[in-house]
Amino acid sequence: MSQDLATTSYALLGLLAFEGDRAGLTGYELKQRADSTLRFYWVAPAMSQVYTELGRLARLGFITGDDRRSARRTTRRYRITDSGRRALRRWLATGQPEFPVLKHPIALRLMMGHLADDDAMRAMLEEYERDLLVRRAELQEVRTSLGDVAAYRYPAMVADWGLHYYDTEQQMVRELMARLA
Amino acid sequence: MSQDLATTSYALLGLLAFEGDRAGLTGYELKQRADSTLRFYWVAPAMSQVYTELGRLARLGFITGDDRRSARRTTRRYRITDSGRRALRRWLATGQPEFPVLKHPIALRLMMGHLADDDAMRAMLEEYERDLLVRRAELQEVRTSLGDVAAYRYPAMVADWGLHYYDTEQQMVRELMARLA
DNA sequence: TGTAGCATGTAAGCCGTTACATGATTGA
DNA sequence: TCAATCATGTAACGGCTTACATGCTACA
Repeated sequence: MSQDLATTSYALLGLLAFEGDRAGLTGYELKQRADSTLRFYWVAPAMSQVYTELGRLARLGFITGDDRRSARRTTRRYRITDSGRRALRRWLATGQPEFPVLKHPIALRLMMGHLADDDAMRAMLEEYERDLLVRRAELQEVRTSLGDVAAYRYPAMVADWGLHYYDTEQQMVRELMARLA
Repeated sequence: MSQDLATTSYALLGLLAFEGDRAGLTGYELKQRADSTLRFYWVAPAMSQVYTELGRLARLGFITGDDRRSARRTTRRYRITDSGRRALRRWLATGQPEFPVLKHPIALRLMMGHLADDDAMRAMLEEYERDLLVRRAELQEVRTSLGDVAAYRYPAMVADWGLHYYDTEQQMVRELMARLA
């Protein structure tokens, strides 16, 4: 069963692939991983979608979920299967990736600056710069936690990529504010 | 009628706002504008969605469409109304913008590099660099066409922002390729 | 003892895409 | 005359979000 999945499915499957032979992740935990890493260069899917995707991936045999009963509660931990790992490899090898899509509300609004005033636009950019620094700090934490071990070589590269992006973005925001002053 | 519209609606309304008192745009033309400018920092909506949004905006009174009959064919040109301009100003002034979302399939795949090999990852980045240059050239054309006139001051800033982004992105891609070599 | 966080789902609905349908106009 | 481009829509459907629903567990 090959099946064409949406990219988000592969993204989540990819997160599970990093767990190796560990006990696996609950849907809740997977959502946390997505929030802390995936969100920087893909999306942070809603909780409900995480469960939907887990159901789909399990039906395809790409992951297995085993129930852990503890007195009164049952939680389910998912692990990637060999078939899932193959599917992920196939996806990586075939089909070339689309060009990135940037949804940039600040740039969009700046484009319409003639309907507002420079002060408002500058204030918007200032606010954006603050948010940018918060985001950067969060990503820096991720980067630090990855360290320099071989196992996390690729995620580390992606994190560095993101940090570089935030740095140059901040620099450009400053230039734009100067242009508005 | 205030109504909360999706950002894409405002984006298209914003494009119409640039037409000033000209004859207006057909849905087809609006789609072309979106493809050549909006796509760099928002999205390029499908043709069908452009018509859907046009219908919505017209129902709200934010735009008016007048029919041009020419022998056998009727085309409709839309112009922004005063009410539409007010709605756009209101949207710009209130409600602060969300943080940008980047959907970056190349970064996503690089994250899973341990499932492929460095050669494949490097090839992917090379391909991406080529695409990046094509995009950059397209945006440069837009930038050039905007010139340095006051009327296009803001779109010009946004275009410069985009060019800066593509430049730093290319630089980073080269660094990553070196790291993989 | 109460509240924040852990944990799992279903339902309704919006945004946006692809596929489908149709036809006019322009220029090689 | 034929193909590309202009031009306008509708239908089906997928992806994803928000809202709804439910209950456990740890800890202050």
